[in-house]
Amino acid sequence: MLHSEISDILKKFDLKVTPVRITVLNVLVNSDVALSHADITDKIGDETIDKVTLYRTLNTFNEKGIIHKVATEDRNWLYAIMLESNKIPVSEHDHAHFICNACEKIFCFPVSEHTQSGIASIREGFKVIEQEIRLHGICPTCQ
Amino acid sequence: MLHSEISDILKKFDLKVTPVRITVLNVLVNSDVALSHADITDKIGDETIDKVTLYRTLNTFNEKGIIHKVATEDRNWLYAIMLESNKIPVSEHDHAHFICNACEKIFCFPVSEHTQSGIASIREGFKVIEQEIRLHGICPTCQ
DNA sequence: TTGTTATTGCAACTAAGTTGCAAATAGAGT
DNA sequence: ACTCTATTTGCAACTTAGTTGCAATAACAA
Repeated sequence: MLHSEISDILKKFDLKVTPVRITVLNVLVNSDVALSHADITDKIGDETIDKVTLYRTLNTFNEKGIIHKVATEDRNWLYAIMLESNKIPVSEHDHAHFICNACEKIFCFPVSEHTQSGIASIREGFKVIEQEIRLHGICPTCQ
Repeated sequence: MLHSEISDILKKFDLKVTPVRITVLNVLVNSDVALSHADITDKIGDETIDKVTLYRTLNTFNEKGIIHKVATEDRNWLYAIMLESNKIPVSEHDHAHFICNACEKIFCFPVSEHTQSGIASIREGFKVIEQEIRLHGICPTCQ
């Protein structure tokens, strides 16, 4: 993805275009799996962004709906961008996370309305507003 | 639930019957929602169990399959017992967690085979072994 | 009752993430 | 291009959940 396209995403979400944001968003856009704070720090490498700034940047992206946060089994946050096929981020409330038992990568994708309605009726008296489905297993690469 | 019944659960899972385990298991058995380490400490009150011992007790229960751990959105662990109608714990791999947006309590219950199969076929190439469904909404008490 | 092994409690530690604040900078207006 | 102001960044210190190591204690089998 071009530098100017990254900038466009930031502008689209009313965020100032800064080197830190460009760098971080670029890492997220070029990953098909959810990344931790440490993963992102590693991928950035030499450019070294302050850890607090990185946390704040990721939270800003999350609040704006550019990315979303997933809590892992071992209590870390993972961050992943939600892109449509046209590479524009979409905020997505109902989605599934697939966690690979082998490589521990987390993949995410939207869930069909059909599947949702089946789950939503799970219990009387519980009003479901939003949901997340976590699937544990083996991803195509690790099979 | 009787003291002797709590002991029976521990014996059933090859665990020595100790005062700490009786106390902790009793709290978990008498709660219909998942509890945090802090919740359990509060409920125990005067008996004051060391925090490390409580963590270790909960992890032991989890490893034995008496209870299961849920990671919350705010990065805390919650612990909940899985009981069948006859009040004997069952290890349960596929279950749903309902998180109330108002009182923030977490409820858990098993999911039917029917609903599972619908989700499992979500993507080609991903082999699903285990799953968890998280539902966010309003519980009956808070409506 | 004794002995062995698992359990408990304490103190110190680790690691993820947050807060407060001063310095730097994006971008709007001129 | 220059200036101004609000936002963003970086640093140091802090918070909090959970862990490690180790010595004291207790369960339960013989």
